[in-house]
Amino acid sequence: MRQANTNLSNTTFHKIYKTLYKTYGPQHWWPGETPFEIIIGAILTQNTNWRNASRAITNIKAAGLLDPLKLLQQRRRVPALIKTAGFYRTKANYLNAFLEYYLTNYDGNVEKMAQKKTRTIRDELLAVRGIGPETADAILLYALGKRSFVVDSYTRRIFSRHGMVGPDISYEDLQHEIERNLPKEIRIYNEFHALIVRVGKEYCRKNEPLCNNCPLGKLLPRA
DNA sequence: TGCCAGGCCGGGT
DNA sequence: ACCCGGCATGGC
Repeated sequence: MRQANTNLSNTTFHKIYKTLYKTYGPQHWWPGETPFEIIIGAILTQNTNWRNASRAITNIKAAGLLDPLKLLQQRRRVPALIKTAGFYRTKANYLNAFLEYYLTNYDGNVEKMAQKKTRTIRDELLAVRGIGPETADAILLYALGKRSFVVDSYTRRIFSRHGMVGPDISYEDLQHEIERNLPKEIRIYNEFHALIVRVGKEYCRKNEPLCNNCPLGKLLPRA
């Protein structure tokens, strides 16, 4: 038995989750209709406003290319289609890299991919050019239904401003710290990350000096 | 107008 | 093992 309260739904992390859930309610993430659409969105939204990424997906759909094989075959059209997502040449290459991996190893079949162990898939994804830890975890959690917590810039900012972790904590360390203090339920992992983004957009932007009205209470200036 | 957005890569130290 | 510049569009 490890420390008391570790998994007993009684930690600060879990209290924050409950506060956010009571404030905002369910967020219905990921905003995408199919696993493939979610994966594409996860790549397109890297360091980019979701709105801009979403437009790129709309363009891909309108072109009839929301399909792994079609998208790879028509890859020369992709940069123009995803221009609104920013970094569009880079992201077009990232999409190609994922598609080759996805088609080669799983025939573009998400069920087949989801059969493997979470850790195995995560390592494979991290080896794909353009997929880092956050994107890998977002794919695992929201497209494959695997229990892997998604850490993003808001997550680090919010928890460090609350003095719960250091501002320079590594991705994996923060992920473990959160997972260790949260009920091990996909539903909660799914909702918590979405809620963090929700509150972060409103109260915890990069140079936000103070967050007096944040539902989590007053935050310190600049973590 | 400048800063920010649901990161990641590659080269340098 | 870090550190940092580059990547790019659209909103406020």
